[in-house]
Amino acid sequence: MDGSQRGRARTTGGRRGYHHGNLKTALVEAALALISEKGPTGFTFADAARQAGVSPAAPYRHFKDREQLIAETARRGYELFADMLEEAWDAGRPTPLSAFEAVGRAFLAFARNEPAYFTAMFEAGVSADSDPALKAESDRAFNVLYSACLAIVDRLPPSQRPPVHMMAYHVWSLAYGVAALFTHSDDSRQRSPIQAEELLEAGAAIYLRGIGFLADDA
Amino acid sequence: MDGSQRGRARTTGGRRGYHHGNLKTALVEAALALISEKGPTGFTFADAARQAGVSPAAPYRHFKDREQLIAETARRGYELFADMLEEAWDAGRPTPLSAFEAVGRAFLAFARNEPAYFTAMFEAGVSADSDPALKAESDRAFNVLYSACLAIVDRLPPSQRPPVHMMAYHVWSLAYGVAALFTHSDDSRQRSPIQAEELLEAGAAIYLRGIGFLADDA
DNA sequence: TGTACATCAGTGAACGCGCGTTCACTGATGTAC
DNA sequence: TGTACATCAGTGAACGCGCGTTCACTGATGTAC
Repeated sequence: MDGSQRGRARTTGGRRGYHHGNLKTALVEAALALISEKGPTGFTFADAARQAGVSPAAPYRHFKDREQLIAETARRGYELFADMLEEAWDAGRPTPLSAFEAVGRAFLAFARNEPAYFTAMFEAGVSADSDPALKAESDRAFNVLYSACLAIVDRLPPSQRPPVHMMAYHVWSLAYGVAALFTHSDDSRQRSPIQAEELLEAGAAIYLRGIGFLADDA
Repeated sequence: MDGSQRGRARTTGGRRGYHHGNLKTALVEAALALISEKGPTGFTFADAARQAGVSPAAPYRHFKDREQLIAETARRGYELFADMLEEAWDAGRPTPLSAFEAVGRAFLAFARNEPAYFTAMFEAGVSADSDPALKAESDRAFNVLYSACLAIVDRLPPSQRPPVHMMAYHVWSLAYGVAALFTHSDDSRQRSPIQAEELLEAGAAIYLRGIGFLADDA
């Protein structure tokens, strides 16, 4: 409206003038928005720059290429994921079993509420090994599951304890499988929004009964 | 070598002359090869044409776009997948339990031996609902798991039978989770080639004990 | 058995477009004194 | 408190490239008679 105001706004759109100030984060957010919109395949480096309101050359100050932008997005996703799992686990309070179940719900909540992060982490073809920082966050998330399994196993008589690593892999696989298959809203097998949670909780209960943790009456 | 032989070979590379004769299949095979080589993102429609030894306009005779080529690839993948699961299930012979376990091994064998199909089916962003033929094959694969679960459940006393659909979803999720997480050879958590199979078999055993199918001594 | 003709399944040239990337540049920021 | 200067983080123009897609075409195939 005001003719004296130049095309490059000073404070609109998160810009603070010539320098963006927070471009790295803005590019990650752009990547998330574009993943939501068109899937992990459906955006380009130039797209992300455009969405962040910046020239196509600007991203090169922060990322070598598109791959690295997605890796950073995945890294932040794992960071948030690990935080949410840790919060749900809450050091096993009030009881290992209830905390264990809370972790399962948090796993699905993340997949449901942050589908773009979930996609970047698991479905965008980034290998966790490609970046140590990414691997570290991925490991931190996995370790929450490991701790939860350890606390459960510790309640069992020593003679019937399954290997904790194996159990953690089982739980991770089941939770991931349920999340990937029943949490994406465009899947016809998903009926109601609650189904995935019920499915995982029932599966976990059966599994725990299988290792002798839960009583046989249910 | 022979000067009279034109650049367009008559019988080399599967070509039979001016007409390819089997271009649709050749394009699917090209897609699989390119998926193996560069991942589901890393190839283009033109790439597939080139790999099939055909002009860039030729694929349009068979597919509307790249998306449709991938969908057809996924469809053939599910077709093969369903065949393999059915063969492994073998109508529940010799026993439901052994056939059930064979289905699990077949699931992982497919993921391991046909990673390109697996990727096209589960990790290329194709929704099963997009194409009825694709959905049909996907359902056929799922129904093998369903049948296997039904046969197991039938051996239980009526009072302790879990819902078969739920059980089938559990098995599908666990098998898919193990396959996706521990079957791709570029994953650091995968130690030996046998690990995924052991992991799934142990998980299935614990699950079956959880529903009361297997004895508690193990 | 031959022939004419319709249809099918390719060619290859052409186009516009947007992407990735580079480059010399410049405005903004931080800091030594 | 000011000033000079180095560094940082952007710009925007430019480029070559390959992709998707269209088009009139043509060689091969199938079939009616």
